[in-house]
Amino acid sequence: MARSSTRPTSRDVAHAAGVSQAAVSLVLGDKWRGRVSEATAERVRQAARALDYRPNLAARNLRLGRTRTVLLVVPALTTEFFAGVYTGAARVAAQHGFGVVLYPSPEGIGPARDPFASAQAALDGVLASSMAADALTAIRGDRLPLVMLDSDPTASPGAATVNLDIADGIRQVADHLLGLGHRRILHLAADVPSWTFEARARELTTRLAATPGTELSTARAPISIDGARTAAEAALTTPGPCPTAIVCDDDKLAAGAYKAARRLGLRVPDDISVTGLDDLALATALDPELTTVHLDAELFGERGMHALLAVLEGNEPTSGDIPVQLVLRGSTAPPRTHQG
Amino acid sequence: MARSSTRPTSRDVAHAAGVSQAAVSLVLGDKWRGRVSEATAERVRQAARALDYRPNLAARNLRLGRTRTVLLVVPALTTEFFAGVYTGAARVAAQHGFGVVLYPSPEGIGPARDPFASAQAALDGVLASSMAADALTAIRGDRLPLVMLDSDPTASPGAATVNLDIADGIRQVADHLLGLGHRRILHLAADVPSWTFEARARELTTRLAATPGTELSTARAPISIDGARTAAEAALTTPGPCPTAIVCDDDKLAAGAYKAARRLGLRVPDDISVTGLDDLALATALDPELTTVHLDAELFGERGMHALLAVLEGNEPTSGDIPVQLVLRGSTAPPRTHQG
DNA sequence: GAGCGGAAGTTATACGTAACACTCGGGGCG
DNA sequence: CGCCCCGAGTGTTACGTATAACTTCCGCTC
Repeated sequence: MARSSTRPTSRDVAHAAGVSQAAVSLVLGDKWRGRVSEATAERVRQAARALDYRPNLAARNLRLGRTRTVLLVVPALTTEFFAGVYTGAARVAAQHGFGVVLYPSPEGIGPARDPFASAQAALDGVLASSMAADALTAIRGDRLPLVMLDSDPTASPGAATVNLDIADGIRQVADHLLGLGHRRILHLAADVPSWTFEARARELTTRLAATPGTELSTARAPISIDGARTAAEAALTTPGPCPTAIVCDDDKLAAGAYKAARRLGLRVPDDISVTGLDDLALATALDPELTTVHLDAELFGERGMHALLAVLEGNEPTSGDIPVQLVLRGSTAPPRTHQG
Repeated sequence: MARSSTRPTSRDVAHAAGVSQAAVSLVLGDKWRGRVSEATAERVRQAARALDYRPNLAARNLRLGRTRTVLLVVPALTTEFFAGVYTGAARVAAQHGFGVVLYPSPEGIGPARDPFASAQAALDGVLASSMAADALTAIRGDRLPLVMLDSDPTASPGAATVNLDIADGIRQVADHLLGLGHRRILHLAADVPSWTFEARARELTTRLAATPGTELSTARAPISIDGARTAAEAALTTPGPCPTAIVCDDDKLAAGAYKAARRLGLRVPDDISVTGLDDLALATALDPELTTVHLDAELFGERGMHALLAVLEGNEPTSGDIPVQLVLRGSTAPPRTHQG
């Protein structure tokens, strides 16, 4: 009789089924075709079920030298966006029998800045979103397979990269506003040192530069509604002609821009157009609803995880940016005729 | 010379330092006072650093029979609220050398409905938020220590429970609205079978019943802005006197209520007051800003993790609900005098 | 000078699993 | 008739760690 105080092991199952532990391992590991008879296999399965046997993961991981667990590193988990990324990544991982451990980046989690101290689990690989450089180097210290999300492809030579085609999203925004007739545009930029935000600024600048007679100004704000409101209010009250449209790096910043406009007595979109980027729930909660760039966060997470799993199997990850789509809602309109 | 192809083990460190593997384990495990000389200990530390040795977590977990990893089960990770819970829980866990694996509830993750299949990691305990009953029973199947978040204390006899005092929040909302003079109130309720939502309805009902002359109606909606808008619009256009205030189970529902009011030509708060619950970023993005009940999600996660760690150490978890606070903003005002 | 206790280690073992190497009997085939 | 192969298993080992049990040496006390 097996000791009931502790969890049953494969040896307990073997004893109950009258076979050796090795046979149990073969049957439960589905490696028994041609090695164990169907009758014996069934006896083993019955015994396992009767004892409610669950393999000891730690022992299996030690034996196999891999853990079927990967780490997902994301910036502090404040928005729905990364919740979506996680959901997509975890779904794909689960389909392949992998688990996902989350590490929201350095700020605010643990005393140890090392992701691997925080994630106690033994890991097979890492999926890392754009993040602080120190966490990145800590990760590279280990030799784990790494796939980067939303990062400068040229900056991580060793690692595969999966990106949203945000540059194209910015192009769509710029073309939309230019098409409506806007020429004086304010870029409300995230005050975060990250490749993805720098890329947005770069793309917007070059796109607007291609159309003569445009003026681009920039205001920087932390990614919070009130921070954005303050920055936008300051930018809109500087001397000189007022911009007719605000391009925001992010939907949260756009919400701040709405509040700034409201305080200044400007109406969206009649007096000023506003665009966002992300398409969070926030975007449709605003009045008027926000014209923004829809990012498919779950698809992003799925693609990232597929790439990582490919790397883990020694294959080449498929590349190619994920398309994004401008969603026209009520926050953009032609500018008022300013001199006619 | 150690093989450079594979990660160094404690034996490699021992060899490099000229000691036994046991000595390495003692030194690195900080159990060497009086067992190893300071000079030898330093030699071991040097060797470990030189080889960039990291202990094999799987082996340690197997040896020790515990993993310093716990599972956090949350409803599908769609809101900032559970991001906050995770952040708080992970912070406390990290401070105690624990890691946290996330399992967002059944919908949408994996083919296996079993949380333990998805979370590949071997676990020491579970912190589980209110969730679908099937996931719950799967968890109880294992004999892991369990702490419940935001759940019926009487329903899980074996497990400790950590709750936000949402009933008090609802009381504060009800008293605020009654104090303003509202008597016809619509409850926009989440259409989700969960203890926490049922408790809200119960509390609101009893609180209003204590004041004569009040009328409470209820509309149910899925937790999404558009779902809430539809439900609220239907409720507000039913024949009979229109409610003067809407109590929403959740800020997202409140955003839907705003949209419904706007479509019907009702102004918030002049024509109708609206309250939420959660205090998400959304609450201050709305115009007017939402009067809502502030929940401290991170504190909630911290308390939950503290309770679980206490259970794991064989101590009694501290109990007591976490206080919540009504935040007055611009979405509530006295009703228009309806018959004067 | 015998004995004892403590410092400074070492040796050996177990944790639970997966898989390699082996055994044993029977049947097909040359 | 001898050989080989195949089905159906079993015995054994190793993964890397933590720790209990043991050894050795030395200084002290009685």
